[in-house]
Amino acid sequence: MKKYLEILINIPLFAGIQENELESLLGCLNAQVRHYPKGEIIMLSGAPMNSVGIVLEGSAQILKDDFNGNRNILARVKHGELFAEVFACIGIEHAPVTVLADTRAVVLFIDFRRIVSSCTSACAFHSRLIENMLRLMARKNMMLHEKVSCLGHRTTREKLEAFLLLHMEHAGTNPFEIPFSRNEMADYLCVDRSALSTVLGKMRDEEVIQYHKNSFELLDGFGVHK
Amino acid sequence: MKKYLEILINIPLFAGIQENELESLLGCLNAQVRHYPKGEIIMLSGAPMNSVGIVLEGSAQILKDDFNGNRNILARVKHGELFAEVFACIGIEHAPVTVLADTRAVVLFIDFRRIVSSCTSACAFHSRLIENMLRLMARKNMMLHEKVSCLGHRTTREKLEAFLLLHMEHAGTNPFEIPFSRNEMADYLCVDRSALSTVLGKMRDEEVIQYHKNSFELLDGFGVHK
DNA sequence: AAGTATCGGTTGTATTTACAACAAGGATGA
DNA sequence: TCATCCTTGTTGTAAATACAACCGATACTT
Repeated sequence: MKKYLEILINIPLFAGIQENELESLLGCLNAQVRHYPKGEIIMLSGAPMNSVGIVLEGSAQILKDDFNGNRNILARVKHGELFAEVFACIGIEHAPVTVLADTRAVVLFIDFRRIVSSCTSACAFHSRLIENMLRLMARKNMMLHEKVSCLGHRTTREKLEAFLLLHMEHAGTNPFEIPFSRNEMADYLCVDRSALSTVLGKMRDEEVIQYHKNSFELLDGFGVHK
Repeated sequence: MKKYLEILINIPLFAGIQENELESLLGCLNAQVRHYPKGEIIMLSGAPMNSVGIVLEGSAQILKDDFNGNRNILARVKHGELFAEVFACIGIEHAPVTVLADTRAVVLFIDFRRIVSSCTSACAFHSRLIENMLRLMARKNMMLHEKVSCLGHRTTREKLEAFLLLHMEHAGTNPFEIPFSRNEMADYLCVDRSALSTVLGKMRDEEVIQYHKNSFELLDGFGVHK
């Protein structure tokens, strides 16, 4: 366990907690480390679950099988990231997804009930832990909300407009940079990359935006249709 | 304040807390009730904020102004519902949205920091409060995730398939009912209602689904393309 | 019972997109 | 330097959608 402490103090869930505090906190949380060879099942869909998982080493896939039994990758969880925390918080008893070791992986499990109900020995760190957990969940929430606000438009152009506005707001300046390649942008907006390029070109021709590589500028008339 | 207790004990944030406990908890949270006439600003975009709002009576609109100053309704918060809780959890200092009284409204404000940091007098209820807050946030999270998993497909047909699968899972049976009219369904999926109808008809012709009013059944071959 | 509103389905057309294929430019590495 | 890969933009075509308009059925009101 000790060898993973320096990983743990750097993950957001334990932000603001010192290394020596963390050690006692982990004991108090009854944290357990498990090792998985590549391809092994970390969490099986339908099986009972009551823990939050933290990937310490390697990476894992979150999978869901659909109506026809087709395997579907929902997400990839990497070193330092959490999984199943939403289900644990809701109190879902049986895992709705399967988690598979993508590579050889080390995972830390924490009983969720021990996170929310404060303990007697380490309450000071504990309330910080809860605050972190709330913050993490709220961030995820906001990111999802932003994504919906982009995807919830009919045309690629409208999606793109929402996306650009969002990132201008994030940056706080008008010529601003976005941390996406065209490919990643298209993936995020769930549209075809070449169609995205076309729409971008059209908007530049109409002089409502200007861009070079990842730098964009919104001009007068942006967002005004017809 | 007393007159609102019976509203409060029924909202999810205070689930599992008794009326007499609630009274002391509210004091401990420094909860404040405020009244607003119709049309008045409850929270102003850009102004400092550090409270979670709970609508006790009436309803409110969450607004956001875009690049061109166009007002945009993000959501409507009704009696018993929370707002600004995500921003409060993240620790955002200035409100990114405006909240407007839709009708004459009564709102309870709770200082967010008092929610996360446990107090000395009412810790038993307090940990329940935090658990509720986490649960609420996680639920919202899951709902958003479900929405993204529907919207994140290119064609109306694929969106519809994801939507139907989701509701079959929720129901747990195969002929299942959905709690949406066609209009609401189209709104949720962010597609045109008539186009949705057309796609539904096409899928019925292909005998991959069967439906009557709000009752749907997925047949063999559902989700198999080409 | 007539009038009205709402809902769901249909159709036609213009618009938009997906998809595939290709080309130009830059970056990387042998 | 050459070859290769990756990224981005372009084009053409087929497919899908948005939008508007209309219709029939149902429910509700007066």
